[in-house]
Amino acid sequence: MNAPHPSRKRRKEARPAEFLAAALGLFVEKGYSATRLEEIALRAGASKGTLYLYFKNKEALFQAVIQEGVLPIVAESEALAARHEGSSFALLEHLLDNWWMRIGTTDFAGIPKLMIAEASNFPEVARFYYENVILRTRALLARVLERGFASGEFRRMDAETCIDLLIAPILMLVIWRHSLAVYQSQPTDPRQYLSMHMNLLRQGLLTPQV
Amino acid sequence: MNAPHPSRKRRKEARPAEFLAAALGLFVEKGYSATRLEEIALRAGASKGTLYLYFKNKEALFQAVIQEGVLPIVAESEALAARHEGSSFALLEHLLDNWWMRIGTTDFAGIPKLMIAEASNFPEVARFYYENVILRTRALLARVLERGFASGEFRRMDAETCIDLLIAPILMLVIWRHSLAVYQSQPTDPRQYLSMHMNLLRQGLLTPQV
Amino acid sequence: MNAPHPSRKRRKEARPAEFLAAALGLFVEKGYSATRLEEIALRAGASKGTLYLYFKNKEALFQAVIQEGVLPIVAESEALAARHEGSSFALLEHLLDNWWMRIGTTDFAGIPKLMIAEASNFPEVARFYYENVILRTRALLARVLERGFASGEFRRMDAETCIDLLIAPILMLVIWRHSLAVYQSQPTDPRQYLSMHMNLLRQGLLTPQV
Amino acid sequence: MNAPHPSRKRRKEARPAEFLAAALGLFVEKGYSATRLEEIALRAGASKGTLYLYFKNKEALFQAVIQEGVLPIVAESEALAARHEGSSFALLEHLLDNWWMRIGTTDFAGIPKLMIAEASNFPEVARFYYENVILRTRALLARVLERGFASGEFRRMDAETCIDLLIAPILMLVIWRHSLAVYQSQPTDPRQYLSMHMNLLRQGLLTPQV
DNA sequence: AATGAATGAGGCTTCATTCAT
DNA sequence: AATGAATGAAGCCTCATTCAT
Repeated sequence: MNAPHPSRKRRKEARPAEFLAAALGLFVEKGYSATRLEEIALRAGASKGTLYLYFKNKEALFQAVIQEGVLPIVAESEALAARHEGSSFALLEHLLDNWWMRIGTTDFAGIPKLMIAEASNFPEVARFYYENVILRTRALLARVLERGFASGEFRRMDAETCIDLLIAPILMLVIWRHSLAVYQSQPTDPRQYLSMHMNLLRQGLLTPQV
Repeated sequence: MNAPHPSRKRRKEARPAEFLAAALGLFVEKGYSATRLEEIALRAGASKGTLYLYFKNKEALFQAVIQEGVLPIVAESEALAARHEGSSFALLEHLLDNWWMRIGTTDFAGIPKLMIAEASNFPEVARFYYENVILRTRALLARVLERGFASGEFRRMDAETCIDLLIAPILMLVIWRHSLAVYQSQPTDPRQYLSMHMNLLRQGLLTPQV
Repeated sequence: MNAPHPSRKRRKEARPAEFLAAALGLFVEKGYSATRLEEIALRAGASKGTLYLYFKNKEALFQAVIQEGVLPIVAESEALAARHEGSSFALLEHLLDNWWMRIGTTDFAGIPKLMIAEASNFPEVARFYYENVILRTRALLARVLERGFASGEFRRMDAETCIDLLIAPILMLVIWRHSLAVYQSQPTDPRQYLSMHMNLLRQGLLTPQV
Repeated sequence: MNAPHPSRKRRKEARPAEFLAAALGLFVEKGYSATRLEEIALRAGASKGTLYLYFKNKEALFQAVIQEGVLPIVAESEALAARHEGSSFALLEHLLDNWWMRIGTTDFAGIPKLMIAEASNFPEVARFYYENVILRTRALLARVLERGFASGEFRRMDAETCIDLLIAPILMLVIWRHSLAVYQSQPTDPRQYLSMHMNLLRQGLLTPQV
């Protein structure tokens, strides 16, 4: 717990990130309103006052939590898709694998729950999230689907709805894991869950090969 | 605005429900912490103090919101399943249709979002919800799946995970509609969404008829 | 507890007295501020609203509690003193006996504690009490002492201070019994206490007979 | 009014005592319930919120007022008695003198009234007071009386009742001074009062020297 | 840069008082 | 006359924010 803190220099530069990590964890766990700034500071190993050296106020901290937490998400997937060779469905699987490793198992996986809970209290942030994460992700997936439709790999269907149904179980997984999962006696195995999700999709998406 | 008061007696009986409806709406919209009791009272057409004639405090109100909001949900589905005749898949479709009509389009559809957001702040209520809604719903669905497995209508697969994936898109729909949906320029059509969900499931679930 | 209430007529006339008795008991026990009107009404077997038919507000009720509770006190002692024949000391003993029987063992014995606790919050009532109870009682005792001084029964001393010291242990007894007495393992016997008080006084007051 | 702030550090150390003094004064004057925390803070030269940095809530403040106010009282008398040489009655007089100087003329003299008024609302605190002040004081006085009985200085009588009557006028004095004394046109002289109290006691207590 | 003591606005809650029945 | 549902002022307490050190 009380590791002898690293060199002061590194500490200083790492401060904002420490606050953001602490805030993300607590916002996700208890919600924005119910999280006290003092608790965040404590978890970040600093004092309440210090927080104000880096963030104007609680709302700005929230905004930073979302914006910083969201930065790593989409760009990587886009890059991955750009250099992909192979079937469209394999790309979908690849994207999901990568997302699970890079996001799904980290604290960032709490962001969807947080954003859903607070959207109506922070419309600006919600719009930012919608445009920079949701829309871009959907655009990416739309391109993959179009490619599959064009090549005949996928049977034609409504792309937007298809994207909805591709994403929903994935989001639901991380939301669940940050809320009611604790009450489950036999916790869901995310690997198996995601794998069956892709299998079902495959059945529904791929053009039957007679 | 100021509807002419009904008789005091009749008002008194209706009061708890009025508060519950107002509280449900606001809790779902803004979260528990961010909702002020005065706002709830105002929306219920009463004053702050009146609320305390019916509910011990804010937490008790929250608990009642969940418990009352949850009562109508499961029992009806169970009854519907009990008197169903026909294929297992048709039963799944029937259950979903019914749920959408009776819950999905009402304010109660906000409860999943609310419960997810507040689970860690109200563990008692969360456990109640888990046991009385989630577990019972899953048990119901498990029976339907087992029936399908047994009759050969469904190909065998892991029932629990299958239930996860049956439910996830449905929950995600109502969560979405109570959070980021406002930022969508072209709102999802829930009918089409649910219909495609069932189609995908059908592909994945039904035993192929050669 | 729930005795079948007496005839409606008697009840109606007795109502104010019932409220006064209930209020006296609760004010003495918990203090004026900490006593809720609803509690008083409950103990009086009526409802909150009814109280306002008889008393303008809480303060008026308090005032009435004191004024009514005080009425029976002094006049009787004055009458008793007026018709007394015998030694002055015997009169003091007689007054004390009578007071103990008529006041000391009743709920009215709580009034000194109540008045002491609330004097600064109700200066008007305190002044009334001071003038109508304290001053009149002291005047009565002063006359008795003067008679004893004049006859040579008592050795001369400062009458006012003597009255203070005559009264103090008596007041302290009733105050004690309404506050910390519950914590005593072996409760004081008031008879013995008052008797020793008079004995000590006798030693100090009576002119030594050589 | 606005004294120039002493250094923050020094202020912090003095704060609890400042709040305790302010609270003692107001609790004694108006009673616990009728005293508003803001008033206490104001009198202590701080704001409402600051109070909560030092005391958990109003009840904890009350408890501290009593416990801190009581600390200086008994130990000193016990020490004084331990090193006394001379007659037992002289010790009683010495104890009273000392108590009057050290307690009777300070704000702590309001504690008996406060404790009497609030005993039933704070049974824990009342028990603490009973055991740590009343019982210890009585034990001390019991030892003095026993010594006097043994040496033949005092005529034998019931010690417990004798202690009651030794204490009662002293308590009554401080209670009176914190309640109805303001209405007296000619205020009691406490010196004369206490002196006559001891004189009466002497008459009653000392074995007559033939 | 960092701290944490101090503040006070604002929310929850109580309860004296009112008033329709 | 009696009730008790309803009100809202006022008090306790929390916590985001400030600021002297």
